[in-house]
Amino acid sequence: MKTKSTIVQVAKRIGVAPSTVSRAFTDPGKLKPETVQRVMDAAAEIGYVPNHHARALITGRSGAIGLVLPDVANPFFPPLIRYAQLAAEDYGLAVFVADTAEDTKRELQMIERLSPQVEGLIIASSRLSDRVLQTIAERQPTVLINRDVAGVPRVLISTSKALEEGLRHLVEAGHTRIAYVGGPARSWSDAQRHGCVQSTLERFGLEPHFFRAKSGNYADALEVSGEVEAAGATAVIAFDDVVAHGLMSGFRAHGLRVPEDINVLGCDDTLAITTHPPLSSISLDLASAARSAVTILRSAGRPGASSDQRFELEGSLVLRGTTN
Amino acid sequence: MKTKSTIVQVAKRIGVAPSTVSRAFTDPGKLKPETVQRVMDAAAEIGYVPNHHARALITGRSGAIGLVLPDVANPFFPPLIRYAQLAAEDYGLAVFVADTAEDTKRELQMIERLSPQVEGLIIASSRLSDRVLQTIAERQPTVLINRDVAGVPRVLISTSKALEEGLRHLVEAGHTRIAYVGGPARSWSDAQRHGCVQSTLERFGLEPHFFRAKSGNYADALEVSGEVEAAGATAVIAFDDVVAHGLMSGFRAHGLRVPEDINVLGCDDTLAITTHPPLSSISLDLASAARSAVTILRSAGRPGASSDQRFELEGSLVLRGTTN
DNA sequence: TATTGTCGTGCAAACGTTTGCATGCAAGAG
DNA sequence: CTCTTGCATGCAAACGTTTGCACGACAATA
Repeated sequence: MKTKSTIVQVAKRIGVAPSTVSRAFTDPGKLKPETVQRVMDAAAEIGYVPNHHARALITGRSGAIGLVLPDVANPFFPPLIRYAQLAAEDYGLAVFVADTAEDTKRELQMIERLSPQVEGLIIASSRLSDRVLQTIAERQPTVLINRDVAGVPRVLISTSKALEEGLRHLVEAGHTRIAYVGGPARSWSDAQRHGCVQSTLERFGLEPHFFRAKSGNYADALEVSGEVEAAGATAVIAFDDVVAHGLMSGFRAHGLRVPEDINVLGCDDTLAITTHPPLSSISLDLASAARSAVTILRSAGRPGASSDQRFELEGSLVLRGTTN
Repeated sequence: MKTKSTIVQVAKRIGVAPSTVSRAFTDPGKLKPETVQRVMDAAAEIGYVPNHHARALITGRSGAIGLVLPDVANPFFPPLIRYAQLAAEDYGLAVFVADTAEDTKRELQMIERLSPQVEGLIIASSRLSDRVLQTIAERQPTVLINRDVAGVPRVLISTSKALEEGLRHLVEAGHTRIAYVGGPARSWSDAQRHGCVQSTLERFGLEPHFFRAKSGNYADALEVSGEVEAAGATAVIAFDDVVAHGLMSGFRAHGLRVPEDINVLGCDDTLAITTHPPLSSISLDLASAARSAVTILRSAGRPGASSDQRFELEGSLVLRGTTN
């Protein structure tokens, strides 16, 4: 592990000022092409690589962003991590990932810890209050994912249109007792989906039946399946695919067949074809969402950036084997 | 977004030298308790928070580690991320996550990009060659997870004992045609499991049947299930739970019942009870693994650190509904 | 030929810390 | 009463960059 080489060593080597070496890396257009080449060669020879921290210290830009999310293990998030990282790469940014374990206290703590060492924060599915989020956003560039807070840039992955379409499909197929099984109480997505089911069903003159899988995990959904069944629902919309999966297992355990006895529509399309039968769901363009978030983050803090950007994109209905 | 406050502003405020403020934060024992208190109060008042980069510049420690892994979306890794982050937190370290998308080129690239800005690297399930990994480890503190390269610190999550136990169980239940369906070709875990199945079965005087799900994902496993069936296997060991899941779906599609017609044993226990029937698998202590990795990383680079640490921990067999 | 402009490069002052050394002071030892 | 010791703090030099300003050379214009 030999000692790191610096910009002045490179400079000495070819008899040039340190500032010239610096410029060769940060703004080559200012230099004679030949000089740039000489610098690059020398740098390569002695294995010079710019010191991130020195650079960050003087420019005030850390070259990193933070991605905070409630639960890495929830299949919704890993793709988000991947795409966010991919997008960040294009801007030369690295990504800190912080798992808050669905804990508000911890979320705040992680944000405060990350805050000073990143250029911006992407906060996905935050459980924090609007006020707190606004305060955070005032302090540094922030973009929210799936959380709609006025005045702070956000990208929302809406499922309203697709959900409406799915509901219409169910109603047309003759279903009249339709249930919605919600997820985490503080989740924006859950509120949105809940509201959509309610208003759409009312429009059809149907009364919605609401249930909730407290933590939105498989076990909770499994448990609540009995109630759904007891309510006599013939179709159920699940907060997300993992809830849908749990419900299906519960139904099967009780001898109900999907889709013959009860239809199931998931959301987020994280499980795709891995259930039996393959789960009908609502597919999300996470790649776009992540890319937008990073882009917005980049432009935030810049002069003339609107602080009230709201980027909404729609999921699309994918009918597979759990609906008829 | 008011301007950040610095150490000298805090110092001025209470008429003390900047170095004193610095010490209050880094080495309070050196100061009179009363002074420390005054510094802390003043810091809190003007909202001072130490600048990470300035600190990193002079100490040479960046306060971050990198975690590189082949695929965030593989359910094996999210828990690893969470636990690694938890362990890192205890040392005041933040975690960069890098997804290599199972691509060797990209893995190397990510490592080189991350390398200058972290204190150490945790590389999980690397697809790089031994030689390359050794070179990397020479340049900076590195610990490998599930990769056994001499001379570089590593934590191995072995499944040999549990696998042997599982095989014995199957054999005692009367199975004679037992198959192993492997995963990614360059994976250490796969090689280890393959070898274990081979030697154990030979010991029992049985001939193993080998197959492979190329990328180790659900779709590949689904596809290979036909071959396994055609070979007349009555029990199959899968590289991991997602392969097991794919196989089960394939079997079911062909009218085979699990476990009546064919037994299935997964590995890594990432799917737990979410399959039907609940998957027998081998459970891993990822929390310990992550914690060890971080701890080893911390001690590496320190004087007197052995460069050949090899930390091995065993998985444990969990019999559920897919074996009899 | 004198004047202005452009281009390529160097100089030196930051950026916000940490840390070895020096200093002053009070208390204990002789 | 002097001398030593140790503690609490201050001073100033780093750490490795970036960047505004200045400078000289040369070309273009007048």
